[in-house]
Amino acid sequence: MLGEPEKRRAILHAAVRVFAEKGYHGCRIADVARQAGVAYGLVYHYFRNKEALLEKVFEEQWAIFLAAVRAIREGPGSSSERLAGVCRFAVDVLKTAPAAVRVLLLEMARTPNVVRAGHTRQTFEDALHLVAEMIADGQRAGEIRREIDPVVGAAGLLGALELSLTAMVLGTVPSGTEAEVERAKQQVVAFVLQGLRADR
Amino acid sequence: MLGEPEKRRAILHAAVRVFAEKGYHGCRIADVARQAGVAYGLVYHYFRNKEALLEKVFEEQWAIFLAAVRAIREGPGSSSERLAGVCRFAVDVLKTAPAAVRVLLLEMARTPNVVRAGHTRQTFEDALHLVAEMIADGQRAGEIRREIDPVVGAAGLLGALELSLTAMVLGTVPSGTEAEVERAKQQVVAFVLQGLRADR
Amino acid sequence: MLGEPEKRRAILHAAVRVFAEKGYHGCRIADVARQAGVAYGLVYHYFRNKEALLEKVFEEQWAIFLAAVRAIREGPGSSSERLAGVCRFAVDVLKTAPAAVRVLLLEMARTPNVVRAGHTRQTFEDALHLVAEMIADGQRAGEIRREIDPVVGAAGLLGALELSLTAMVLGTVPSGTEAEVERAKQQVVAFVLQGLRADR
Amino acid sequence: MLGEPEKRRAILHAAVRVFAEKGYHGCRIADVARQAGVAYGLVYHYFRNKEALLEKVFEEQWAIFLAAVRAIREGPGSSSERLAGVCRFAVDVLKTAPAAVRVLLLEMARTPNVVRAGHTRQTFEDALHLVAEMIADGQRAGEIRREIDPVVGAAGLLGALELSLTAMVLGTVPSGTEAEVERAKQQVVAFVLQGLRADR
DNA sequence: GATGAATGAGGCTTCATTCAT
DNA sequence: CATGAATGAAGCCTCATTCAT
Repeated sequence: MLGEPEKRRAILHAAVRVFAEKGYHGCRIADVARQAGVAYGLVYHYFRNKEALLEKVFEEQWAIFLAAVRAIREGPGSSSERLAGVCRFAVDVLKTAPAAVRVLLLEMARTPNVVRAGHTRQTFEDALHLVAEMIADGQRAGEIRREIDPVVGAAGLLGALELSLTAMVLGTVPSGTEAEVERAKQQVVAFVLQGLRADR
Repeated sequence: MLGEPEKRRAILHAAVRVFAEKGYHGCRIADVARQAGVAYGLVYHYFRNKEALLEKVFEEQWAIFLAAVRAIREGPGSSSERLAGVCRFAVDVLKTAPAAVRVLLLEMARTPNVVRAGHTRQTFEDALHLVAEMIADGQRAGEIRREIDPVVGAAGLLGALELSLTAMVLGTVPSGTEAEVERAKQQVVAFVLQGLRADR
Repeated sequence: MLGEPEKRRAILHAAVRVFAEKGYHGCRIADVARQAGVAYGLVYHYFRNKEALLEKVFEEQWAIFLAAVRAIREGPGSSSERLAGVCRFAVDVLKTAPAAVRVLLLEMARTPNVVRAGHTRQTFEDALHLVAEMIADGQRAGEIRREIDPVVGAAGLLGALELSLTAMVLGTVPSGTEAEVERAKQQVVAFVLQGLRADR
Repeated sequence: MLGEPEKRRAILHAAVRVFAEKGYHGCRIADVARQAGVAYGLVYHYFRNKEALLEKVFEEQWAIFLAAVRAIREGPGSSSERLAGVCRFAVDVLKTAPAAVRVLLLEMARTPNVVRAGHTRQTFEDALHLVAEMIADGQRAGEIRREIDPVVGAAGLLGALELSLTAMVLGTVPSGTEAEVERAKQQVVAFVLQGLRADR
């Protein structure tokens, strides 16, 4: 990645913004090129086609997310604190780079089947298993209930996170102020860690 | 809907299958018509355009899902049993009518702002608020923790459900046999109701 | 072919003219559509793509030529008279339908490799073997020298014919007047036949 | 041409191979450059554009062919022996440098009027007239039948030669072994000469 | 001389939509 | 109601050519 052409990077940045804005199918390569400030043809100099560009965008954004999750996993705190950290981080990213999150959330499931079977799907499963590992860590430490299958737990955590973020993106759950964001984080963490039921 | 032309119905059925298979953007009106066994001019006889067809598909599928959820809400059992019932029902539908679930999951609220501010989004929010009501019911009954915002809780529940179903569709979580499906249901219910944390 | 849509035919006719005028690579589908007086998209309603259209043009033109050659073969006269008839016919066609001949001569060899290996090549070999059969007929009748391999003889005949026609198309060999055409026919026949004829 | 840059030569060599392989329109400048092992900007350093490159390729290949034909014309033997020599030489070249022959055969004079009224066509007519001269020589010497128009005769000879070579390239006429090649030569010569020869 | 990034017009192809029958 | 031929705008992609280094 060192010495990566600056314009290639500009195209990827632009693609994130444009995909987020209009969706994969709603935008044209011309939009990406214009947004990036480069000539139309240059997009095809760096990427095989529109699909490959989307693929690359996914790859990079997920890589960033996964790297952060891995860092949290290696970091300090109990297992449940670390899992909470993942949720908090995700919400923070939503406020920092909403476009990136939108692409990840909105376009992930919408790419053609072929792609889904390819790299993107692999990346998705990587994320799932990484979180599953964190859950298994917690089970070994006795912090996480042993009856939960780590993979189902990971799907539950990420799914709850995703739809909560979507609700925030759509405005159904308020997230305008600092305080609202903080409250949303706590809610999600509470849901994931403790569930809905009151009694126990 | 009484006396609804048989071919109109055939087109809607076909649309569910085709959208599920290839996605909204990945299929052509011709695909729907072929699958339905009608001429494709006929699609335009019954539906204003492609978008309207998708809307109608959503509307019908959601109506079915919402009706079931409402029935569960009105039915017997404690609040947490009823919320569990929603989860169980969703997993059952996945096995009965996977195509319908795929369409709902993949094409749902996940379309960029501009395009679909319309009916679909409204329908999505209906579902969210219906579940939120169930949670509020539980809070009033003292069964559900009061700190949880019902809307965030609903988003968490549906999100966890959705990604778990997706994992089942993709095969990451096994759901081939009757027993596997039953186990998956229990896992999801446990996650949603009790969360991940062991100690309390 | 009965009940063949009139516009499909118009497109094929137009394609012959346009390919002849500008060559396969030099013309656009838009040119064909305009020449045919139909909408752009209709070309794609009837033909898979540009290549398939060319393929079809070849097929039809060759079919006409081959049918005529077969008729000549079945008709009266000695073998050498029939072979002469093929040459005369070809020159006549050049004057009647120069566009068709131009396409056959100029584009035959210029299509992408893939096609060449396909139907077009088959058609070419059909023509070669049909003429070879006529030569073999003549050998059995003692009219054509037995040392000549029929296939090489056919290649020689058709090649001589083709380049002579090309020379006429290009104007290097005059073919403006009735008399010039007649003289050219005699020349070609003389060249071809006296090379094949056994007696001397 | 002395001191001609080595890379310029590499580009020309590569162009012959690539044009032969995929045809003029079927290849990109990048293909030529890659085949030549140079950067593709360099092609534009040495040649004005793609068309000019093709022209140059023709010019060189024809120059070689024409030089050989001229040498044969100046050489020993009767007129018919010399014409036979031209045929034999052409077949030999096919085996030695099939790519060059393919380019000459496939891309030669066969381009629509407008595009290439230029050098290439002139070169083609040069060849035609050169062979026509050899025929006229033979007529003056009484070896070749006087009724044949030398230009038509030349077109016949070259056409017969071309299509026979094409048939060999395609494998319709066998030319794998030394003996098959020799037999093919004899056949072509017999076809061509006995059509031209006065005596019988 | 040599490189390859950058440009952008051109053209094929798709497909939602309309319309005559 | 039903059909499918007809339309044409939209957009992806290619690739010859230029240009800064």
